[in-house]
Amino acid sequence: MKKFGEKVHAWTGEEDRLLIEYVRVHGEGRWNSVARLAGLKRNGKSCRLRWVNNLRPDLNRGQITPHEESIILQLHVKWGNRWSTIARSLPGRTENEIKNYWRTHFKKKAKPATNNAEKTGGMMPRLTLDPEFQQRNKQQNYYGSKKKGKNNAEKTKSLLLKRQQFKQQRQMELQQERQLFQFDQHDMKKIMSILEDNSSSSSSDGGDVFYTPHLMIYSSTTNGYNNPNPLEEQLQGKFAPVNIPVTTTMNQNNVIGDGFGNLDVVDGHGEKLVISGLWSEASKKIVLHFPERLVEPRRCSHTPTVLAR
DNA sequence: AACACATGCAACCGCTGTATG
DNA sequence: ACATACAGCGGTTGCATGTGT
Repeated sequence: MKKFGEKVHAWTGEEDRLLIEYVRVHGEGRWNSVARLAGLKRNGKSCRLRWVNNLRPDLNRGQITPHEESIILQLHVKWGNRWSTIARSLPGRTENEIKNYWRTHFKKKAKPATNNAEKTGGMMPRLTLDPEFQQRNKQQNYYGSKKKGKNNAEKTKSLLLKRQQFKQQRQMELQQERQLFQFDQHDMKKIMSILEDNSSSSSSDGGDVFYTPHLMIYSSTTNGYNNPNPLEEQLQGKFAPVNIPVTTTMNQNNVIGDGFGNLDVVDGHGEKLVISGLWSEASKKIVLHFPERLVEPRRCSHTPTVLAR
């Protein structure tokens, strides 16, 4: 068994050949058998990954086109880090490819406003375990719970218990955070007045100024997350629809591809708030995204809590 | 030329959901 | 109902390569 952090082994031409040949004859699936029967010293997961990401005949190995890029951007706004879902809309592209592309090209530019968002890739953080918990868990998987003599039921029970304790602790922390960051309507008004100032000052220069007919607020509720984002609620309740000028903050310097970028808003205390947005040329609207923090472990079956600042 | 740092990407990891016995 | 195996997913790591000094 390979230990965590151990050197990565690149696939050789011969291994690729064996895998391709096996899949050609027997088809995809049953990857553990593939590994065994094809005479590969790899596990099933590794074989599947190699096939899916590199050997599949229908792969498109060319560069991501601007059109594909804009699809990725739009779908990422819609789906967040659901790379496989996004990949399904781009024939020949793999989730790994899209994930890497996003991280390489947009992650930094999408500059999330919170540390958590940074860790999860920006726009729509994936539900994830706390890194500390992951680390502890990781170590335990390698050196602890896989010891002989402890049956699966016991392992599962202790893991669940640990998770529960961890979750409770985390929830308390988040409640405190929520109180700290609860969005202040006063701040919101300040932001809007800053935006309005931008509008009046920049409209005079007649430069590359976009005016949007409507402010379309990206709603996390459309993405399967039921809890409304408090900031979003306030915006919708108080300010939308509104003409929102996207001026110097949404120009060539920080707009990517078809118009993805960040609105950097500085409040009266000098604190910067970053609002990400995607300009849609077709609808002449900006889809705004507000930084969120998702606190539940990923792939939970219930609705995660969504926080905003 | 030599080094340090940044970037891109393949391969790995742990985790979850589903199928099967 | 439960245990196990497998498939698939998103996040992370480490190496190769590119770029700047």
